[in-house]
Amino acid sequence: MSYGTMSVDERRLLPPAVAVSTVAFALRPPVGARLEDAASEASIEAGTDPRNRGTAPTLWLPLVRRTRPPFEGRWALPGGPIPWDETLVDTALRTLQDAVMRRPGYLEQLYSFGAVERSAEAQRLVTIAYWALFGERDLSAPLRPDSEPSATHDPNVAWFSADALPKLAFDHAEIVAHALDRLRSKTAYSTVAFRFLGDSFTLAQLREVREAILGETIDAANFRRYALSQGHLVETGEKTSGTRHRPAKLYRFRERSTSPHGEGTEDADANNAQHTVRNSA
Amino acid sequence: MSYGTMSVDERRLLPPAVAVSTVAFALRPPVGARLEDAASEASIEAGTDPRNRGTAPTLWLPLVRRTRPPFEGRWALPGGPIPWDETLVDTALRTLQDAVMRRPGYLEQLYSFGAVERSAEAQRLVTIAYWALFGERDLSAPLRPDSEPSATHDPNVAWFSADALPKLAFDHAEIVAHALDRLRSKTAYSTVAFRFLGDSFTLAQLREVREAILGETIDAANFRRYALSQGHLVETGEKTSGTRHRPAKLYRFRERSTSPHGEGTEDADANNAQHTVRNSA
DNA sequence: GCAATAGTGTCTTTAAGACATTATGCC
DNA sequence: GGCATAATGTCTTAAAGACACTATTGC
Repeated sequence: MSYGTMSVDERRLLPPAVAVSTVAFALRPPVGARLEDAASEASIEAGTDPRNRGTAPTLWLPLVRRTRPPFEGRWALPGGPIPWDETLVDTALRTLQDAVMRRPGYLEQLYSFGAVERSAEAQRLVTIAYWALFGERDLSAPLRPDSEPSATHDPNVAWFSADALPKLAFDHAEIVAHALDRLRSKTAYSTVAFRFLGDSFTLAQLREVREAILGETIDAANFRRYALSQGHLVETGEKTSGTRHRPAKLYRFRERSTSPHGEGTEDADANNAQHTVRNSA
Repeated sequence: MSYGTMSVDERRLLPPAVAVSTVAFALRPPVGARLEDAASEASIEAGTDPRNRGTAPTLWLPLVRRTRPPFEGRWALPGGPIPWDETLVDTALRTLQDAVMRRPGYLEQLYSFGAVERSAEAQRLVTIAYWALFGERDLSAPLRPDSEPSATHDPNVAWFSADALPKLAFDHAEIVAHALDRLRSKTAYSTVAFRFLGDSFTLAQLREVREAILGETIDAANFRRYALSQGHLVETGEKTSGTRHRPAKLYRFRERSTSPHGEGTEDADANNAQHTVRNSA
């Protein structure tokens, strides 16, 4: 029996198909991106928004509108089927990049979802979910810069605040919730927070990232003591200026090579195949 | 083109198939199970072994010998393809149960593996790995008790010490390493260790479980203080006897309903779809 | 000087490691 | 009584929260 000529009922009985979906976080949408507000269903455009300078209070993520059944018209996570010759990670990267024209700075597998009722109409779908992170430097320039930068948006790709998501296709709402949990728990023991920021940053910015992710305020003095003790920060020697208060030192992130003395605290799941994604450009 | 009449080359170009594999740990092999030693390739039988009383110093896990290509003859993790109408968890449980005739007390998704070179010969295979845990009470009686309990072993199923595994099929060695990591890191913040033990146990037994998993000794006094402070232990009122030293109090495990006062420390990934598996019998 | 944030110092609480001391059942 | 382990207590150190205080810029 041929794949193409099957009826819907026959499709249901096939072995499950596999696809990859990715929850990609950023502290702000990229300049020029299409924004959507789930409540009003109105779309605006990023760029002149004052939130783009400084740290946004919420996390943003890109979604893709489905153009065919099942769940036609609904918003869904970027993703797609796995070609026979492509790594899971590569499929995640490629589909995400096709949607938002940018490469994330970080990518990590999240969880696999495969409940039988995922898609009642069609062939059963097992989804391997990834989560990704766009840092400040990843958001700057689109990979394929349009000659008219603000005009030709794909109307089926938009950025949403994680606080106000629309009704999602499949069980993608569950996947997003899972990704948020993972992001929150990872900030406790890993260095993901750094990846949201640019090459240099102040301690206040780093603290604000943590506050945005955790959703609670942190004592600035204690945070400073903790952050500096971790050994990941190097002073650049420069300071901020133009503020109407005391200027702050700028720091750079450095992967700690070996701990000064003693065992050193390993990443709680260092073997979980995390990926730092770098542009080849 | 029909599924059944494809050549090997044609199979390679198909969308990946999905399967489930499970790493199942126990502190000792079940009585009557077939044991294998990877080094000597000799198989013995569990039962009279003194290790079966008291806590074993290493972890054990069941493997299944493959009876067809690819990797024919190699040992592999219990598992199999996912039927269209079965949950991922259920597939993991069913295939594990078919292999070892017992239900694990705990099951949790581990990670999904899908490198392109996983199986060079046949259709590409994406494996969703689970890890499971057999507690003392799960090891006692086989689900389908043979009339001749020690005779009819499936020769293609055996238990191995995690320290001395044979060469495994596919990338299953990597999966086992992953599962060991997860088990170790989970004992730090969750209550998995309890699940290796029976209904009641002494603090020394609980400590020995942690020592076996972590591979290092723990100060008995400090461990006692910590364990009791977690609020998961209830005295049964009974004591051990027959030892030639001071008898120890017996404790029972209790899921902490709410913390006595304050927020309470959540499980670091409470939403990771863990499963407590109980027999319906 | 004032506003506002950067950065420092100190006190307290809590958790954990090291280790000495007492308790108890069995021989 | 002596052995072996259970159970308790004490001292020390490290980390983290609370919070007062000082420093430095722009206005």
